[in-house]
Amino acid sequence: MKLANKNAYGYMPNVSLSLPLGNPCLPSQYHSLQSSPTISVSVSEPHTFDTQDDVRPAGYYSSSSIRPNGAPTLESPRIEITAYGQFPEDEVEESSLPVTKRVNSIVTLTLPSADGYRDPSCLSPTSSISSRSCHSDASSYESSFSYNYDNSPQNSPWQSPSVSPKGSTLALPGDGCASGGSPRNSPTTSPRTSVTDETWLAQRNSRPNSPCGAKRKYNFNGSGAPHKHYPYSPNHSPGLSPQTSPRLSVTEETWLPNTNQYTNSAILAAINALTTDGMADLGEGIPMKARKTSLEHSPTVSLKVEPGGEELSTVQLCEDEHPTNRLSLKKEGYCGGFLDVPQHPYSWSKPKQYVSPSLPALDWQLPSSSGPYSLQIEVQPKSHHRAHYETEGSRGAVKALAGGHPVVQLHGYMESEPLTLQLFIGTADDRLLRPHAFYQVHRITGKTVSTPSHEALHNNTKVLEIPLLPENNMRAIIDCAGILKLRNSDIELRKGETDIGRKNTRVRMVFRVHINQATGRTVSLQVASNPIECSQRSAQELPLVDKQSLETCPAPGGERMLLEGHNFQHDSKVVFVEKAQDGHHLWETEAKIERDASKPNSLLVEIPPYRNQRLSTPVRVNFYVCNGKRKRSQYQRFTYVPASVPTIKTEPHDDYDAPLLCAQHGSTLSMHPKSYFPSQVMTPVMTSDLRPCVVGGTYSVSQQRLAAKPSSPSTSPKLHDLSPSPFSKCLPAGPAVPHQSPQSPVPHISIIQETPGRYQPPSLYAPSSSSSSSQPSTPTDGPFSPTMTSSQPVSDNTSPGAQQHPKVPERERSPLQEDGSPPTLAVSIKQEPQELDQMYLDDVHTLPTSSLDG
DNA sequence: TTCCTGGAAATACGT
DNA sequence: CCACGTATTTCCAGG
Repeated sequence: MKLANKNAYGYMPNVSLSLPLGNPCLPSQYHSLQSSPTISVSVSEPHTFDTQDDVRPAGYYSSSSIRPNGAPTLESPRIEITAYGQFPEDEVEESSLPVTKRVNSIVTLTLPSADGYRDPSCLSPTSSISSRSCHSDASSYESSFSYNYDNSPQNSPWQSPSVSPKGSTLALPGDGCASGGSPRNSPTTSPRTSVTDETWLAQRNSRPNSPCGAKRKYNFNGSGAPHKHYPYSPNHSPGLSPQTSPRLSVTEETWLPNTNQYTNSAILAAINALTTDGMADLGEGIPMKARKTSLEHSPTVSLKVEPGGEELSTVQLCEDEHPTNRLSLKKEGYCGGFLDVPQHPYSWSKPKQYVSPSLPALDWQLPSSSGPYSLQIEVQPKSHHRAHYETEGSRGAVKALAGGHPVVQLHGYMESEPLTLQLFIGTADDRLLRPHAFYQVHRITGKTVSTPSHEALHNNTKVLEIPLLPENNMRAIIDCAGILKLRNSDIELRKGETDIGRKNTRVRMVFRVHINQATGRTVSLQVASNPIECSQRSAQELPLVDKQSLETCPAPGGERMLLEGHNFQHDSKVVFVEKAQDGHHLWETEAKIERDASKPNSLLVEIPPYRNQRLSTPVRVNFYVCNGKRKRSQYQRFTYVPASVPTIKTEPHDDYDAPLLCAQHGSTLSMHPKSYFPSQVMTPVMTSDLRPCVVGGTYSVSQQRLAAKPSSPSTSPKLHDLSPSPFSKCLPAGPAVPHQSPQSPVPHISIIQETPGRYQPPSLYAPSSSSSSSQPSTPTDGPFSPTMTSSQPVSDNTSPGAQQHPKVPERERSPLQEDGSPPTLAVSIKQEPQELDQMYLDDVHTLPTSSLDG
């Protein structure tokens, strides 16, 4: 099937397609589309996107020239894909929207080399909405979903969705989706058994014991990934064969094909590719393997590009062709593997409602607030949630710390139309926020679930869509989201996947909302939760700090800090460390713990004196709780300030800086240690604070920009606002002030991510590249737009260009900065060093760069 | 009966 | 190649 389909789609290469888009509801369309996709692609000049006002919309993403991806807008000849029939709105919005959206209406790509595109193989894989190909039905669904999202402009579709959200939406889609991915989906109880097994089995062993024999090395650095992928992998051509993993194979791929993923990512990738890699990649990117795989898959999965997906497909195609693209793409698309499961084909119809337009790729960083809007996590999820495997039954929905469930609310939205809140599982490492390759959101249904939801796939990433209703104050209780763990071996085998699953057990719930504005622009906001530890073992053994009563202290120390968290033991140690930008340890000391006052959930520690009592500027350090050799909490931030000087927290703009930077810059950065956990509260503050502080710092760029951009033209203001205010606050107040709650979200994100960047040295990234590529692209952890950000560090660090592409660092930055004057602020977002880093480092050591080790 | 869990045995993986 | 320690996955059993 698939193959055939592909062939059919093969045209893709040609690029010219005319799509009947138009409908938000893709479902039906899809089919139709597939059969007769019509996408017209024209080669046009750059302006295409721009032309529209929408372009500006890109707002978040970009400043004018830069794209969301970070990739600069293409100037050179582009290939534009215009979907006809789509919603005008969409287009507009899209234009405004990041690339992805555009995709819907129009996609312009620069062609590095025509060839690249052309590769059918490439195309198919990615685009392939293969699902169809495979399962015409099921796949169609998924694909449709994806398409819907991607393609259809959110706006129109969604809103309507609101109406139906509950009922219909869930019903079909949900099941399908969920099931698809997970066993459930499959009719058969056990997911695997179903399609996957067969496929894989045939292909592989169901479980490859260890997929690659050689395994990977954990280090994200790239350690493992590379090997795995082998030839093809190099490129990561994610897109190619998401299928890589046997299991995933059909279903996934099919899904994968989701145009969506591709679209966004693809586009980005394409852009990137174009800009940077271009041809070369293509050649390589497409690597033999990839193709082969793709082929393989294709057969099964089929890459086809669906009509509906076409845009996407096109994009995808590009990606495929371009190695670089792939990289970026891979995550999304490829990931798909998990994605899963095609659901019932037919159910789609329902899904339609939800249709989401093409939105910014999931690995794009978006701000949490823009203009009047602010997306906030009112109630954070618990720091631990044991994810379930496909072989297991659901382990329930993620819960809140105090019982109940996480709550997300959109503030500042006065319209009467309901919106759709998107939820996906993102990474929680230092790098930019991106969909987590080893975890997928899992839709929970049942009598205990009060919130309707619907599953959709975006670039291989399951996205749970939840209605945000005005009658509920645009507030949603997230009691319908569980977390599915994918086997490391399956994911690591993916062609494009560079990340390793081992010890990569921390995730974040990422929420997004897309608000259509009268102007036609769509404002996309994103907020990430505090990190959630998903492994049984880690949850039982690793200490975890949820809150800390102090974030700063004068150099002499002596003050007491109460840590609240989990798995604290009587012999737990609290170690303060200071690392140089390069990760080398500059200082390390164990703090005194008041055992009598310590409990399993709390530790009372005495802040140790800083090594240098003559501080002229605040110095950021980290501390962690240690239960033993490999049982350490994530790094928590702490800032030592000059005796009389109030500390200002800022994020380390770049991760790099950390203390040093701070000092250097003068700004201090205090980090907010808690950031992670406390996230909500803290973050906001932090961020704001940070930014101000940061301003001078490098960081600023990323976030700020992001913020600014992201907010996008229209919204951007807010962002800016934020930044500014922060400053003021920061400076004056000193500590963080939580104010700007709305904004805070962003901060959150940033905060969380903080570590990553810096900790991971570039080298690291590189290794991780694949992942990174995928991730990396994400340039920004941050909330913001793709723009970038932080990425600098990241990008730089990261290795491979692939990822970087998306980032589009330079331009963006500049633009960003430009955009928001404030941007200069640099709010950088730090990524936290999440434990992962540490863990890896520790474990791995190997990583040369391990920043930590230093 | 299905869904949730908590536990823990099997496996894998790395050294 | 084996032993060991740790991490990941699969199973089991109870509510």
